[in-house]
Amino acid sequence: MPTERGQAGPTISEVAAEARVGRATAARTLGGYGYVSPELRARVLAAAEKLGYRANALARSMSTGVSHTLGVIVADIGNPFFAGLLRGVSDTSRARGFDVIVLSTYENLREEVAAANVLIDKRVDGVIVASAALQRDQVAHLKAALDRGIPVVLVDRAVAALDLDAVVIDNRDAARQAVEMLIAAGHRRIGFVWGPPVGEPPATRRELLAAASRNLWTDGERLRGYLDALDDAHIPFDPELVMVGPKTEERVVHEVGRMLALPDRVTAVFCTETDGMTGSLRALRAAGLSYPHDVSLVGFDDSAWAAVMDPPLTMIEQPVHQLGAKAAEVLLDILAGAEPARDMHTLRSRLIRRSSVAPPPALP
Amino acid sequence: MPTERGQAGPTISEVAAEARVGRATAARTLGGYGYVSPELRARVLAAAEKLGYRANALARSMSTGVSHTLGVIVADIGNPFFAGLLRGVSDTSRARGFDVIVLSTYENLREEVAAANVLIDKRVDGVIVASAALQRDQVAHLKAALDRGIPVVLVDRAVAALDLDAVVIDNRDAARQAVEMLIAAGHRRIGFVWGPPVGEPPATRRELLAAASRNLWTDGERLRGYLDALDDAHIPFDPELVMVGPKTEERVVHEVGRMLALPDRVTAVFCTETDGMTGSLRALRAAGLSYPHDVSLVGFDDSAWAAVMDPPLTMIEQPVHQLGAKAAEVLLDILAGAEPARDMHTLRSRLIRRSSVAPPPALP
DNA sequence: CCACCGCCTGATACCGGTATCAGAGTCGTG
DNA sequence: CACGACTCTGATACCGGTATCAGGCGGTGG
Repeated sequence: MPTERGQAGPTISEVAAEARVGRATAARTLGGYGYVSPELRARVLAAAEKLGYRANALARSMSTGVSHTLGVIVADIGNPFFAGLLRGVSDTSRARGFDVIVLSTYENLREEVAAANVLIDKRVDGVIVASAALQRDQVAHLKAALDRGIPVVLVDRAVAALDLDAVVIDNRDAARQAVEMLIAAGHRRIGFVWGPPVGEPPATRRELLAAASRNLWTDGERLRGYLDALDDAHIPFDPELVMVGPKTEERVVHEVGRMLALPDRVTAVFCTETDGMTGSLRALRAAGLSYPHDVSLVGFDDSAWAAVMDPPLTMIEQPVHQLGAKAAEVLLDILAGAEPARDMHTLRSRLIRRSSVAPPPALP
Repeated sequence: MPTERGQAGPTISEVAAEARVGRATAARTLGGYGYVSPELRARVLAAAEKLGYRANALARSMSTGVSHTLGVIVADIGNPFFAGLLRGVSDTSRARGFDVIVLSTYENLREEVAAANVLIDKRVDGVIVASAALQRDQVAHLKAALDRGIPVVLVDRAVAALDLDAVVIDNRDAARQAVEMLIAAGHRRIGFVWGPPVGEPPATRRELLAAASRNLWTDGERLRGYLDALDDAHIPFDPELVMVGPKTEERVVHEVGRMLALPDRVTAVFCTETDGMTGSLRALRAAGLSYPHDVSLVGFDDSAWAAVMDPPLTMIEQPVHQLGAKAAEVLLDILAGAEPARDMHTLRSRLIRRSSVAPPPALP
């Protein structure tokens, strides 16, 4: 007769009873440890099969202290960048027998703290986080995990205040290359979309950098790369050419529109996110301008769309899947006993040259 | 002095000891149940604060039997459609105090079964699944969850063999509307990208439908919608105009190229996925043709890119976030005690008319 | 023939919570 | 003054696994 509990599946005790053996013997066979004679083993296996036994992972974690689960904290699952990264994490985790819990923070530090607590409470074995934290006083939630013996690996974004393994790309260098290409084509008025989300446009370069380092790490790095390229070419920095304010596509349309309406208007735009690119494209259309003839364009995060645009867009491709896979690998290795290297693992991005960059038009 | 265990955070017993009260009293205060005098409560709270106590969610789940966790099974987290859907699920779950575990199957039924087992083992309270299962003999893994008292809600894809709540859009109707629009513009040679992934192109309409119903539910529905529109307009079905084979962008380029090279070539293409659209665009360019002049285009799954293409693309927008949010809502309501309605919850999709549809060119 | 040894099994403590319940302590009342 | 009622606390069983360990049983050697 089948189990009489109806709900919630049979337990090891019920399997043991069905097989007429002790609980410990059933546990040994089903758990795959200790010794059990072939005869009893067969009886237990048959009973388990018959009752449809599945081990309770919660109970197992309780007594072993490991959950075979990784926690991942990202800004937004809905963003294709993080979606791809997550796929990398989950592919390699699954392959090594680990499940994944994903939490989104929407770039909100308060949410990130809550997420870290959820993962601590659920006793995940390790955490991968694309953190919005930068300053020393913003990392208590990650320290809390570390203190409890939960290893943490950073991904996409380094956190200077924390000496941890981080898997990233060289954002600064990628941005510099892109802007250098624009400069090489003859551009001197190059817009930067998007900068830090501050209220007032920073008047000086120093103020801008300060604002940037109060915000997202990747954004700050990309801004530095933009500045590097300008400096190398002795092009003076113009605060009017960097977008500030909320990071929405609407805002981009407005800001790029403004840069396009300047007396000494922008002849190229560098976008650090895909929304920046679509917004710029809309602003261009609204101004009745076309690329690459009137304005050249380069952006971050390649996609199938960028390649089918007419003309196709020059883009920086990030190794999204690899970023996630490597982060998982580093974390899993630590869990397997490796000493944390506390290194910066820098993956290669790639500038894909297509047809959205041309020399600037002869302006009146 | 702080806890001496170093690892793994303090337990309720340690907090109780620190506060010099019984374990049960500490548990009552921290768990927020039963009665505790204000004085002891304050002592316990202070001790917990001091030691940095966090409840072990695993232990709690063990004894209460609920985990406050939902499991979600989707085809691919990397796909923007599912990423958006997941965001919907996770937003409403979090708001109601539930965490989410996500598993990807890559349309592989074997992976789907493994995913269901993981969720059962982890004792999730409920499951949301975009299932690749269709036939009666493919749903054992979902039945297993149901048998254990874990409610299941289907999303994006209905499963006829299972009488469950399902949150979907009317794929058939959406496809019909799109194709009707093409027909209204004068088209009679309309390509369908993509059809079922079979080896041999089905020679007859019956064979095609049979192949479709052996595969993904959404694909079958969209194909039926295409056929509906053709029938209504008395346009004969031509098997040469439906793509079969593996669902990759490469394959689309090849197949659409073929349809474009036909003596009586295609003058419009209807795409059921975003990869179908980007692939078609590449095929068009390769053939030296442009839209909407030479070929009209309509596709599924709107995105920011579709709006900034030149000309902008006419697209069917799915309420991705809402799909996920509604599925979570239905599931959470069942968990809160509501009787499962076992209904089909059909959400509205929207045909966004932009500029990729025009009358067919006068062909020689 | 008994002692000893190794093989195998089942009893049991434990993980960290929840939930029940007995009983200590306080107070009011007959 | 004693007793019942009520308030509050802590002991304890339990959830479903893991892991340790005592002891039963059969075989071998003295």
